Amino acid sequence: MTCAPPWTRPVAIILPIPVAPPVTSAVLPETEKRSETKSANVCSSSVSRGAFHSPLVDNLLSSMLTFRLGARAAREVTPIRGHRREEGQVRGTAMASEASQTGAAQESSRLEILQAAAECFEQRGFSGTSVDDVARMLGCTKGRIYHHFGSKADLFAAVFRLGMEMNFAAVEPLRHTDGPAVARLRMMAEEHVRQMVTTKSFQRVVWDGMELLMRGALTPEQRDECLRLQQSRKRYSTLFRTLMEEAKADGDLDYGDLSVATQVFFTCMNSPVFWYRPRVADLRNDQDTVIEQVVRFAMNGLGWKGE
Amino acid sequence: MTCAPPWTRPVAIILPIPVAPPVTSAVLPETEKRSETKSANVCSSSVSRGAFHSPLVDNLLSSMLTFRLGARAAREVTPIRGHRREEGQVRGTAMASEASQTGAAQESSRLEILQAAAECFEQRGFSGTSVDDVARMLGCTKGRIYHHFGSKADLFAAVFRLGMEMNFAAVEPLRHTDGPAVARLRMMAEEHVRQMVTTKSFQRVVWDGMELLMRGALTPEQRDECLRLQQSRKRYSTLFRTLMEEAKADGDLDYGDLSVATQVFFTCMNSPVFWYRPRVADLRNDQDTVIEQVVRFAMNGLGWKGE
DNA sequence: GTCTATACAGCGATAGAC
DNA sequence: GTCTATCGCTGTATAGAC
Repeated sequence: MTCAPPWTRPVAIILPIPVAPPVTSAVLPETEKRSETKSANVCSSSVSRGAFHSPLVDNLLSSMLTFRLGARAAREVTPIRGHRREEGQVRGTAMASEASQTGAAQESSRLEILQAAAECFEQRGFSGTSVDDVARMLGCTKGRIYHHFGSKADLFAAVFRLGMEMNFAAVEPLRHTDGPAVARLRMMAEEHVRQMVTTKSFQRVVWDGMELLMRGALTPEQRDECLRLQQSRKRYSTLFRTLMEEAKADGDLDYGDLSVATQVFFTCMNSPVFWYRPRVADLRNDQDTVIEQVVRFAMNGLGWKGE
Repeated sequence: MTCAPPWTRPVAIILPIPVAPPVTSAVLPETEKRSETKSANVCSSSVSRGAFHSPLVDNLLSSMLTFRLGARAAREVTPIRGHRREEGQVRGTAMASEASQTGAAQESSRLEILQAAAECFEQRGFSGTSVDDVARMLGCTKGRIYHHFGSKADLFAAVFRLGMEMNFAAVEPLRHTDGPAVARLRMMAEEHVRQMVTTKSFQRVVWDGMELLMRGALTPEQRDECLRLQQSRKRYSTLFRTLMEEAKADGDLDYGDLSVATQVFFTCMNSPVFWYRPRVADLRNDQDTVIEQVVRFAMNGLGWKGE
């Protein structure tokens, strides 16, 4: 402690991530650009663009259709000043009613935007990402994005919610399987971790969203909606929590305080969103290995003693 | 999946956190302001301002003294344009040499800034925090901050490094204690988690810093310094990693892949920076309980079967 | 050593052309 | 439905007063 170690030397870092200048009229021929700013194995996102466009997502998306109200990025609690619409009113022009018309095409466009947004938010976080960033990743301008989403916060919320819905869809059906509580918990954990790995970008946004939700102060009108989001999260964690209690009562698990255990358990299961980088070769097997190990760690952490 | 669950309903949220307008000439009488934007138990930071100003930190800080080079917040890899100094040159005016002069006073001021910065970065992240935010928390203007730190990135880096140094100082001495590898690992883990809880703001910044480091692309000049930071992190995790291997060889631990295990193990131990909120009453006991539980979870996760 | 004043770029958001 | 152009605020950083 007395002698200064090597890493104590004067040092400087840059933190923001370099990106290309915004698109204006210079058209990008290839759809995928920006790869030059990423180093080889630094996460070109776990899911390749095309592969992700699964029926599951389409189904989910169609049940999700609409987002109202352009939330404002105001930093004040009191009378929200800023350069956004002063009335604080509904936007997004009641998309639900339009859904019957253009339907599929519009949704497909929305989905593509969500996908790109997820990747941007994953890489730079909410405040670090500009709407231009997302547009640039899509090879278009922000006009397109603002046509579909009322604000940047709306866009983020949409990604956030889609991520949550995918989790529910994957995990909830397993809740009432047969067998002891531990076994069900294990299966659900496995499915949850699989989500983290296969839809990593979205799940990372869910994580960030939770954090923002936890510390975000709200204007009265927005409180309701935020509460609803938080409750949905709570409902999700309860799926696991109840099984944890059951399994402990059965003598299959052994942990101390339930709250602490839940927190650590989830952080554990979610951890791949921070460190997982898919290896190109043998993707499937790679993922399975990681999932298996993470689940094992998490279950052991709860005091599970094996089958 | 077919019937839309309640949380599928249209929703809107705001994400950014409201703050008071920047300080200009309106002087704040009390040093601590801004409390009105926080809800009761939402993290008024684990360490109270005064209590944190410990000899340990002072010692660490004096061995740390100097930061060179104003890192730039440029978003381009190629010729860095922007409104910062174009030479990309050294700043911070060789503070090490000045240390003998004003010494203590200057350092105390620096430390106070670091403290406030840690709390701001903890709450809003790097890009979400403005230099004005930090100044406002201190009840001063950004002039003071820019006098001590060349740029926002410099400030962040200083907080980051101080956090890391505290970890090293707490954990490294335990490396060569007597006893089996598992026992030592357990002790180190406990000390690490204690750091997470007692210096939470700083540790949260360390976490964010690691993430930024992982995905940040660099201009050639800055690559070196960044690499150094990363290596210091690596060195830290190696402290644990080697013991993990030893203990596995001893038959005291049982995990699969070392890399995955390390990642999950750390994420686990670090988790309090995300969810821990100190309860005012009986702080000490509260912390100890949390620490004990987290360590237990983490060790169990590695396949530890108890004493 | 800290404050005031100011420059200048970036970004969120809108209007209106196509 | 997407693009262009533009507005106005926010935020980083600097210069110079005190």
